[in-house]
Amino acid sequence: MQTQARIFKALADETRLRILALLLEGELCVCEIMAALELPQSTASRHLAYLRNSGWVQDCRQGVWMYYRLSSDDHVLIRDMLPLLANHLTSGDEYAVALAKLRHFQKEQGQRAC
Amino acid sequence: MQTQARIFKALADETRLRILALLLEGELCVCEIMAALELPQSTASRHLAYLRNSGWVQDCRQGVWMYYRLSSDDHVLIRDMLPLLANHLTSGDEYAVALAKLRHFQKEQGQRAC
DNA sequence: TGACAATATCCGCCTAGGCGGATATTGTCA
DNA sequence: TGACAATATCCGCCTAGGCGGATATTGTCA
Repeated sequence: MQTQARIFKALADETRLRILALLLEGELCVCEIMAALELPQSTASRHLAYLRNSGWVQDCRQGVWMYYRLSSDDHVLIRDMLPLLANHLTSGDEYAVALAKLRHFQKEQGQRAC
Repeated sequence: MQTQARIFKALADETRLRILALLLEGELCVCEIMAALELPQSTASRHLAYLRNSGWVQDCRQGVWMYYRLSSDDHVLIRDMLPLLANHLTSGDEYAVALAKLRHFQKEQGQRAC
């Protein structure tokens, strides 16, 4: 039961919900998340570490960039939750705005990587 | 998004998960929850209040007893989560033990109500 | 190797909310 | 109304974890 509480605890913070919503789009590096959600670097990094420790997310270093993606293999509970999160976190204006900022950042950075 | 965080926050505690698992069985009064989960009265009452405030649970006074039941009408997110909780919280030994204690308490109290 | 960029971690500060015993509230019944 | 039972709330205490600036780490490239 504790594992389950830990998994749900990761959802008990609005910033982490916003990060998870973005990651439903696919793999993202820390700087993309910072840009999309307008978070200070330490805040983004800290929440991503929390999500990793609770099993929601996997990281993958790519040179100097750290990419994070949803990890559906670790826990059945997480796998079952993902479609539900997709349903409930990706409607709403705030999500649309974040996604727009993400796309804008990606376009802007296109030529110099990250 | 805040409402959603509040709903998930309610799941970020093992005791509340155990209470919700029990309530999947149906309406229960505070003393039944105390007995099944071996909780001090103030702890049971406090967590039930938290669950009510976050929309998971409705109460219904019946004389001196307070009955609590899952409320699936308030939020779509909660309605969608309930089957998932049913899948994930009701396996495991701890749940079986709690359920046995609940039944035992109910049988014992049968003749004097509550 | 030295400079730099991306990220992680440290730090001090602060708040939400956990605990359970003590007390207040509320309803019932003689 | 007074006694009692069930529940809610108060209280002091304590911990997890939030924040974001400052610093450490790590990898790359000239």
